[in-house]
Amino acid sequence: MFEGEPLPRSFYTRPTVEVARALLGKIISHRETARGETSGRIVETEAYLGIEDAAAHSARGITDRTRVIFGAPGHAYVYLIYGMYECLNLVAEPEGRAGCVLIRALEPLTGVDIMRRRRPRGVGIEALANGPGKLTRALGITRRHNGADVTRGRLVVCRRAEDDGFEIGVSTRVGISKAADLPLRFFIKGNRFVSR
DNA sequence: CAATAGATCATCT
DNA sequence: GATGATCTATTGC
Repeated sequence: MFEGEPLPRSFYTRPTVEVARALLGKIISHRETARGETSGRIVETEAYLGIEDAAAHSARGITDRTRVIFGAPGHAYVYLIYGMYECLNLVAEPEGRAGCVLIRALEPLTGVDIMRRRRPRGVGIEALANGPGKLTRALGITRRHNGADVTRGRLVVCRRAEDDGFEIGVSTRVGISKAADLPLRFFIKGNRFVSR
C-alpha cells in the first residue's frame, strides 16, 4: 500500500524540532491482522523538548512513564490523557536525550471505512483524525503501542513517493499552560485536515 | 456561531 | 487529592 520502506532510525536521531518539521507529509500506517490497514498523512505536529521544556512530560526527568522519551529514537510514546484519550508521540534525539513529537492530525488515506466505524457516527472525513485523541482512535492506537519500534512492525512511519512543495506553518502549542509561548507547533499550510 | 460542562483515570505531589 | 499535550454534547446568543 503506502508503506514502501519505513523511515530509518537515523531520521529520528536529530534535534526534535527538525524531526517535527520533517514528519509533515509522512505516512503513519497501522496494519492489523483482523481489520486490515489504516493509514494517514501527517499534517500537524508539535515538538516537546527535554528537561528545558516545562510543558514536556520529560521535564521532570526519567520516571516509569517518561522512560521511552529518554530511550532510543524511532519508538512510539503513547499515553492516556484526561482518563479518556490516547496521544501518539514519536521519540527523537539520540538515546539518552529526551525529545518527542506529538502527532496532532492526519489526512486519512487507507481504511477510511474502518476509521469511520471507530469514530462517532456521522463525523465528516476531515474530522476523522484532526486531533491527537481522534487520530489514535481512528487508527486503533492504544497504550499497547507504547515503546513500539516504528521503523519496523505493524505500526510504521514511511515516506510517500513524491510529497513536498507544501508550506510549513508555525504557531504556539495547543492546550498547554507552561512554556505556552514557544513556536513549536508545525502544520501544512492550508491543509483542511489540520485541527481547529 | 461561542462558551461551557462533563466524562474519567494514570501520574505525580 | 489535584491535574492534565482532549473531545463531545449541550446550552445560550
